[in-house]
Amino acid sequence: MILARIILGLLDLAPMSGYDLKRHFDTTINHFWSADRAQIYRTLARLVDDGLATVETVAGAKAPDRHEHRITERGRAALREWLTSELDRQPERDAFLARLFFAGSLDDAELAGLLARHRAAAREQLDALEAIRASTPPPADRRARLRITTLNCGLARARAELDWLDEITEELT
Amino acid sequence: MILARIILGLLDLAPMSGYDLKRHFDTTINHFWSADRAQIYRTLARLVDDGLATVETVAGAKAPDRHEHRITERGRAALREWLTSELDRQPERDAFLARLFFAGSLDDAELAGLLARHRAAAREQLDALEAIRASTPPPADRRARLRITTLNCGLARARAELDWLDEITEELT
DNA sequence: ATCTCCTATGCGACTTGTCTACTAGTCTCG
DNA sequence: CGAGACTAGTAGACAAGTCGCATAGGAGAT
Repeated sequence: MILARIILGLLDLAPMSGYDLKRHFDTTINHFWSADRAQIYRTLARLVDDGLATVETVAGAKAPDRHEHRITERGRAALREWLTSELDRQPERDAFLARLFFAGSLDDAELAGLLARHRAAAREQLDALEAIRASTPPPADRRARLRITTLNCGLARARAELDWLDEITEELT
Repeated sequence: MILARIILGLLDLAPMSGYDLKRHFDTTINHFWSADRAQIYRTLARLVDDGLATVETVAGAKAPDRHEHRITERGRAALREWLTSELDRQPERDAFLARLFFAGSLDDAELAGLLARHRAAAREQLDALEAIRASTPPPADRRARLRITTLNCGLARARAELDWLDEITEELT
């Protein structure tokens, strides 16, 4: 459901093939959503079925043919409707917290290792986001500002995570 | 996969029926994982199939029969193995950030509404967590300390979320 | 000439997660 | 006495997400 909306949002920025979409999911969009290739192609087919997008086969000059997808008026309406619809709270799901919750049977060294490994991953995540932001030009229009805003959210979360980790690593000596 | 481990973790604390597990997923565990009844019962069946847990039908004195599940030695080994295994970074998935990212076509009032509604939800979340922590006795042993630690993580995240929201609400006047 | 990598699309099988509805007993309140 | 809430489990359909495999053209390297 949400994936379909996100794809509509991306198609609203520019016409794209499934491959282009996959690249967005792996880069620009990555800090708040990701998707598998198979899933993207299936969703695209459904969007076309539902009349929210159209396909056009573009013969590739120096590459295989692309199926370029374009958002339709109905697609734009659906996107708008999603943006203004009620927020559905999504359930929290955190595999690391799950481990930590049940880590009572680990000894001190094992627990410290668990925390250290998670900290390294969190640090990496933060660095990656900072790198992206550093290479992003200052926002020109509103869309660009919103894009940076979502990045900043990722940054804020990553920093909070690191702070919390430092705090509890001390606490659980 | 992770759900199975979490259920093992819960069974390691005490023998339980599917119903008991469901209550945990809706309360104690809720801030980092949730699960549907059907999913819980299916997973329990698989755990028994795999020899990681056993079932025993307990005739209900003043209620329907319960199927009490008990973790086995192999189950405990599997749980331990999970706790010490490599962390697999789980993909970020945030429907709110997705909306925000594509909210360029909304007008100022609509955008403000979107932010305000999310802020209210985040506030509610924070209040709920604080209520739980307030009603939790100070930790006696290590297990209890870890449980509170995961709660604190939820709290830290919720606070970071609110701070970020306040910041950007000003910014995106 | 072959090998490997990159672009590009798709299928099929599978797992996970959600939703609805049904059965069935107990307890409480009005 | 009946309505509704709580306990307890089951069945079936379906949506979402993952993994592996196949195909196919072009580019560059060995």
